[in-house]
Amino acid sequence: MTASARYHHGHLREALADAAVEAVREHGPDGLAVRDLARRVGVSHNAAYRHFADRDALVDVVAERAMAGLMGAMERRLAAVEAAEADDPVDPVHRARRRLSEVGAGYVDFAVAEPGLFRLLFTAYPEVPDKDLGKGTEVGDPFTVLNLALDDLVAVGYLDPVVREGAEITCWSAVHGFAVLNVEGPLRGLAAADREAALQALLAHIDGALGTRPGGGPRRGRRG
Amino acid sequence: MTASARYHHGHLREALADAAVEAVREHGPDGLAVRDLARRVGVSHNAAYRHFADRDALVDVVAERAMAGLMGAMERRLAAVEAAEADDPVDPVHRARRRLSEVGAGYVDFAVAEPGLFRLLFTAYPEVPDKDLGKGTEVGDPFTVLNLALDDLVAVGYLDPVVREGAEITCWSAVHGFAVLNVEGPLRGLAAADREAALQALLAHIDGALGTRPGGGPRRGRRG
DNA sequence: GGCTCATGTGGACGCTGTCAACATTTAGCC
DNA sequence: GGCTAAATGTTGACAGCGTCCACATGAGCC
Repeated sequence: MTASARYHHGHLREALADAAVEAVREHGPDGLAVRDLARRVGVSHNAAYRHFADRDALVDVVAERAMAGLMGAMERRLAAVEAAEADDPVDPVHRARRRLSEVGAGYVDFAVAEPGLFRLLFTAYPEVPDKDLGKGTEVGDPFTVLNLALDDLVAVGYLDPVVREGAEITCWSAVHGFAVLNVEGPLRGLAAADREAALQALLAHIDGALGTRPGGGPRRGRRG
Repeated sequence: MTASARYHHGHLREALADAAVEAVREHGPDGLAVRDLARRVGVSHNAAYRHFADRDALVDVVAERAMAGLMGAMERRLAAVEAAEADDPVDPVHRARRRLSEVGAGYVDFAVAEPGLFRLLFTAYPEVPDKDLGKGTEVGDPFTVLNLALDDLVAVGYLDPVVREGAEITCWSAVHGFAVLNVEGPLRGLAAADREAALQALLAHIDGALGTRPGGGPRRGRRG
């Protein structure tokens, strides 16, 4: 290091990426300004353009980190239940239901903890192709995690295969909508306790929507 | 009109508002540039500042119109079923379930038809206070419409009062999340038919989540 | 007719992203 | 070790943005 303190920076690319993440965390997606990053890192404006094609390239890098953070939050939740279940095992159905809830809760965890990164992520999220997810992303795909949880619910017999159709979109929509409404929508400013209660209610509703009823076969009566 | 073709515009405020709406429709929230509006209307930059305190004030006006559009889309849906039911009446439960679905579908209708306005609306949406909604907004509040539909479901005996708790947030989250994912999220670019199918599945899931089961009393086993 | 106030204009400042030209430092090669 | 080429950082410029200020113009009122 210290090889020529000025001029050649050495780790400019990483430094810029770090600064970009910090800027977005502090001031949201619009807080990412190339010139400002250069200023923070102590380098001239335009230096960034030796490492990133344009602002969008910087956004992509931040989005990648945000995606990793989102995945981390979800996996942390899953790992926690896994650890808890090691002590006293529960029946597979309960376990599968629980895991789906935790996936959703982890998603919201991240959104609330890192609103800036979360918002940026969904202005730069890759389009999800018809079925083949999780192919490119090194870090894993939340959508894939969700699908696995749902498949599990089918496997243990809790979720009717007919109801399974489209359930991934329903679950994602519900949890994502909840996150968005709480982060940048009309539900922002909700007290933490109220938010938690509302989230638990939402997860219970989803659980109820997917659960097989003792009463009758798969109902899917959509309209008249 | 034509009173002094140049200089005094006469309807500058309305003209700017109209141009702002058009700009957002065409290029999204970021497409709203004060200077650009002035140019479009044929007036000098800065003229807008005689009628709007700042850019945000212009955003608020567009948000108001967007809200009206959203409400319109929902009410149009409701009016349509109302008309259809005039010919052959259905039982109250079916009717109430149908109305909830239409509310959600109208919401998505607007989001898909006017992505720019929809996106802007939810960066400037008023915070929803604990319970007393629909007080200020002249045009009505989507949240209130949703709550009425849910109360109706309780009244006709389809929705258990216990499950009713938090249902407004669950429904709003699900539909809003679906809209967001389709408008600016990873589900953008979904074919119209696929989107419609996914939406119907989502509405069916919600209907299933809220519906009373013949099997047992209100289950709300959330965890543990 | 003259005064006042609302409304529109022109110029400026600082911010942004991006391009082009220039400087310097590092690395490769003899 | 020294020369050259590529990588990296700097400076300057341009256009666009929001916003403030001073000024010009027009409309309405007395």
